[in-house]
Amino acid sequence: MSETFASTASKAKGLQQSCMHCSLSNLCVPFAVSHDEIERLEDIIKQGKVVNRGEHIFKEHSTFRSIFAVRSGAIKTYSVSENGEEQVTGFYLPGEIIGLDSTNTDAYSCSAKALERSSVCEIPFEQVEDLATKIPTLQHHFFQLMSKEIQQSRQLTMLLSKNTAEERIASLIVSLSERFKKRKLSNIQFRLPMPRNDIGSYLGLAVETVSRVFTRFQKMGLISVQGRELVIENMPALLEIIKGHTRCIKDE
Amino acid sequence: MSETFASTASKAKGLQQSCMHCSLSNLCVPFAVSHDEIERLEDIIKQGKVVNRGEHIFKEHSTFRSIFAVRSGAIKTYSVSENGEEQVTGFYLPGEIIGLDSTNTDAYSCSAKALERSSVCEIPFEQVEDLATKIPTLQHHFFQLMSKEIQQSRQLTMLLSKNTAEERIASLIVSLSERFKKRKLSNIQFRLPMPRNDIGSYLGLAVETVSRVFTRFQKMGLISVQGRELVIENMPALLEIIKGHTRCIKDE
DNA sequence: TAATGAAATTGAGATATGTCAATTCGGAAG
DNA sequence: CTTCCGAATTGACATATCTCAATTTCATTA
Repeated sequence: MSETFASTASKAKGLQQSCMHCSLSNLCVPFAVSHDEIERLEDIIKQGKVVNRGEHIFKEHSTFRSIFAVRSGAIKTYSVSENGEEQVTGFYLPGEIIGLDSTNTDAYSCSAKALERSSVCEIPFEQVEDLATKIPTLQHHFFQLMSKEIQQSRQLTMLLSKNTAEERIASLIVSLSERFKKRKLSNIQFRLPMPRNDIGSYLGLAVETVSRVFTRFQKMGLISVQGRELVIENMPALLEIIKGHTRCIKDE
Repeated sequence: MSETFASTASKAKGLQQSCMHCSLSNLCVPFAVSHDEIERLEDIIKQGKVVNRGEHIFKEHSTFRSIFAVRSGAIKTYSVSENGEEQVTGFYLPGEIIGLDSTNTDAYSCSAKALERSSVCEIPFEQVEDLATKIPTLQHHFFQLMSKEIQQSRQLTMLLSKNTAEERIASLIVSLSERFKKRKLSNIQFRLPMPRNDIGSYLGLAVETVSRVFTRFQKMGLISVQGRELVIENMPALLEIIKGHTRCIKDE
């Protein structure tokens, strides 16, 4: 029951799974790190922890120790404002890393919750810093990851500050599509990992608006949606909608 | 003419100015770095370059090499979308660092332009990376800087996605106030370094809306504005407006 | 299979903000 | 000091999106 396909597969090499054999390693611990170095990384990474839908990986204000790499499933991050409103700040798919925004504090600056049954690798950040001074490519990699995160957040900001509901939603759909593609999944047919609610919160729209845009897109023949199943029927037209605008949400 | 007060002051110790004696060093190269280490930093930093109002520090898409610390004045960063619209992504005051979002690419992901006569210190990023592997506190510092940048960008995103024009503008005013205070300047009376135009672009509002909110705030007795001169007349009320909302834009 | 509650959709009406247009203000240059 | 041009303000109107409310659909549990 607590066995994922991933942890099952790893049984052959002991309880620890290998980043080296993880299909996502090129996304989360990429290229320029040598085998030898990956082994040292593996020493500090706690791999393949499973979280069920709705469970937290970490909570806002709790003590910050680790960042997490998503191995399977989907995670959302969010903050809660004083009035109790939840605000979604990001969606994370396999190969992506959560918690980089908290490394400058003693506490997590947002909460992370599983949108579906997921598995994550825990990476204690202090040990990353130690290791990074010894492995320059690792240091470089983390600078890159963080820089990318800044850029993506900037792009989201730009998307929210100038674009219409249609543009925002088209942008999210295309972003998801590209990210699925990168993971060797279909980029024209996939399941939305998050409820409309969260889409609205993330894009700064009311749920009703999200819903209306989805049906409008469907009537226009751009997509087909039934619940969370989505098929992109006319990618060029979708791209046309976001053309000239802040293109991508998280397109790495 | 190309002499700033700062570069004049530094003449005593040669052409190079000293980070050690810079009043901003605790902001841009802080605390935990020892004197010895600061000296090594100074070797790679080109200090006190002057840029006049309207001049660029770097342009979007040009080759990325350095990040920059603002020493005096004020800088804005912006991107230009396909349709030629300029979108402001940030305002930077003395002690703050520009370009961290570009360290994952070969090109700057935005442009940086001086809002007024400013002076900046150029920090070649490759050399920072080299040095950071040798000075763990420096590495740590840069991780912190970048993480903070992510967080601030997130907060801006949240501000734009849920808050009204009044809340956004109150937030910006308070943010500027706090940042001036940190630099030992008055936090209740200061000059806005940017035109209304840029405020609107940054906050995702039409110029007209910015203008209207300013006059509304003035009528409510929250502030006095004449052109760019601003006096905060009722700080508690301003704070009340942004209470319960994503508080701060860049409050380090 | 039925029952229950949450999520999603759809409609109607309200509103904050954008757009367009007309002044007014303010600082730079002569 | 006057002229001039861009910046800022103000007004009137248009509209995208929100809010509130009513169903409908879907998924989970009994």
